[in-house]
Amino acid sequence: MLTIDKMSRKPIYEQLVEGLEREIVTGLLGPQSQLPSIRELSSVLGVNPNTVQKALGELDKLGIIISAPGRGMFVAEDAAEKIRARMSSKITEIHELAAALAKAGIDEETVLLAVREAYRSSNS
Amino acid sequence: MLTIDKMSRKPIYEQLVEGLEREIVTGLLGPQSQLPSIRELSSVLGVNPNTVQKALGELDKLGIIISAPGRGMFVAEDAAEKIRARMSSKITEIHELAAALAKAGIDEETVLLAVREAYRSSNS
DNA sequence: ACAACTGTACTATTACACATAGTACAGTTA
DNA sequence: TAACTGTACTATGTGTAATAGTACAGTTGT
Repeated sequence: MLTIDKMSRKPIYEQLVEGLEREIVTGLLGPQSQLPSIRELSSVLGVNPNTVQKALGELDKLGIIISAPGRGMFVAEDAAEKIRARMSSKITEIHELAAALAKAGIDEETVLLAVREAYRSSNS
Repeated sequence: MLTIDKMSRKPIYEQLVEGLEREIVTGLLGPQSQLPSIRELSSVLGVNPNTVQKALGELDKLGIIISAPGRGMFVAEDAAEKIRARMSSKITEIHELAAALAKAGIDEETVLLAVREAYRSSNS
């Protein structure tokens, strides 16, 4: 499920952060569950361990996962909440994109439709 | 009006492209109107001429502006249309962002509100 | 013809982010 | 003790962005 696109403009470590956030927020990775080790994620995804470490280190700094040196990394109790809080920045992004489209004379309904469609397909 | 943020993650030349697109699509720069020269834009914005050239070269490739070597750069007749067509990629971006928010359990109405708000402020 | 503009096309250099490779060390567990 | 775990380094390669500087050809107005 967690896939990495090495050709993307988005850095691999960032894809990892967002991918893991998604697995957590969708409940695929529940609270307190243990993540695969850095070395295992590295070999499974074909990504350098340092890159994985960077991504997990970021999630750790955010308090989304808890690192227990020697034991492993675990999903924090309130991880999903913290991720949802972080999502507000994405709403800001949407706001800015919509503002640009508005100034460009794009029909408001066209944009609203894109949002509704996104929610429609996520329900199926 | 066209401002450059050198601290942004977005490359300067890209900011230039989007900024000029915006001035054109809002009618601030009408069809056939002449753009400031590369050297003038460079000195006014405090950006290297090569960076300006890269941005204008891109707009030229897109057919949004027409370069007349020795004379200057001019806004193409159908520039606004072409820019609007390019905007469809931004709708895709919104769609992807909204899909991520949907999976994260963010209320659909919250996202729709962000879009409506963007259109509301652009009208005032 | 001349000067002063215009866009264009290079080379070279610097800076930075990303990703990789490899090594080492300390904590945990069976 | 052995095999894991996370962590912390150094070093290297690569690509992109931005800058600096130079040169050349086309256009315009005097």
